[in-house]
Amino acid sequence: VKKINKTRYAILGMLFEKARSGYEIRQRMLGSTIHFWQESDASIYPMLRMLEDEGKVTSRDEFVGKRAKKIFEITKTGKKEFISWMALPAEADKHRDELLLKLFFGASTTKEKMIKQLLLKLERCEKTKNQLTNIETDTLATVTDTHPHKLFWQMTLRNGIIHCDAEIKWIKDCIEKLKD
Amino acid sequence: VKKINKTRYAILGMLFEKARSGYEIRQRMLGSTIHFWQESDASIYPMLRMLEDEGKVTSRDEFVGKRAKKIFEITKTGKKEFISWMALPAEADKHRDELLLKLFFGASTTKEKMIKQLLLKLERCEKTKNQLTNIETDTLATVTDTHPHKLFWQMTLRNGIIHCDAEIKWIKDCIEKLKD
DNA sequence: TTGAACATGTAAACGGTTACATGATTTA
DNA sequence: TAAATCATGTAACCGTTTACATGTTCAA
Repeated sequence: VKKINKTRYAILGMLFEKARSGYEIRQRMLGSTIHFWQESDASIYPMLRMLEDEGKVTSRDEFVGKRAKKIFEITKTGKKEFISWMALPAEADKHRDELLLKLFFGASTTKEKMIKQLLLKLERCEKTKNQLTNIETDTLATVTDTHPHKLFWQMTLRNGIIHCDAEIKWIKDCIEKLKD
Repeated sequence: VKKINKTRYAILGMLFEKARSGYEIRQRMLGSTIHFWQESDASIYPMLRMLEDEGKVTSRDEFVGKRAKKIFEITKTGKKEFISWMALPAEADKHRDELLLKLFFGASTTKEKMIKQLLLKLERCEKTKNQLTNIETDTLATVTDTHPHKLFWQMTLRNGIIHCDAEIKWIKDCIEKLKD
């Protein structure tokens, strides 16, 4: 079973929304899919070139003053490929969590050190939750309810928030159990 | 900032618990850390050899009948390296979730197709939750409460279960929202 | 006797990140 | 005038997975 490259679909999806430059794709990801998907420059630019070679996207230069932007637009075949991918069952993600690995081996060190690790994670979770909540109340609120994307954007945001909540509660519970 | 190889610490941690063969390390991971950490054969065996070359582990052959097993034991320097890693702040994991990516782009396809995706994920979550619950009630119940590892094993299991619960609830909520 | 589980490894391919390289424009 | 941001790309490296390769032992 050959593993399929998902970077291409993340990019095609972003271009399905609207025509964008590589830079804009990255910015958009940072401001919307950051908690479940992100791509680096070194993935985006070569993939855009590859997609263009395959005829899945076309590009044109746009100028803002002297500064050039290469705007990419998805083609008919690009849309077709994207839509077929959308219908494919999503692969289960086997993610790695270093905190849980350390906690699993927690007996090999002191409880104080484990509490420190948990507190660091707690801080991060609360920060992430705030970010997501801000996107929900600021960015998402400006989108009209009839906008077809809105419902879906809200659902992915909610997903991030509920997992943060669950994690925060779990961390506090763990810390209490370690303090006895 | 050079990325550090975590496979070595996952293995050292397993050997810190007790001396094991490569195969046993893998089996142990499948039965305990599967929901947050896993390694393939092609990572484990070469890493064991590397650790042996570095003097972090030693090996001896053990025979069960004619079948040989290569049992690895962690050394003093191996323990030292592991302990210092344990004290290092755990890196934040940027994981990817293909379902969320598809859902984010949900407006480009039909609601029915998105519901199908969600139902598949629901099935998987419930299966995972059952697995974890079984480990908790079967395997973990046989460990005495005074066992230093028990508390930590329980906490990592709980983490898996609460995230499954949150995800299941979220999926059902999403499906309802898509059915109108 | 056949298939599952036990047991250990290697080679090649792939995906992704880090670091490097360059230059324009805007803001403090 | 210096720093931050906009903007696009390449090269090298590393970690991980897939596929391959081999052989034993036990249970149905």
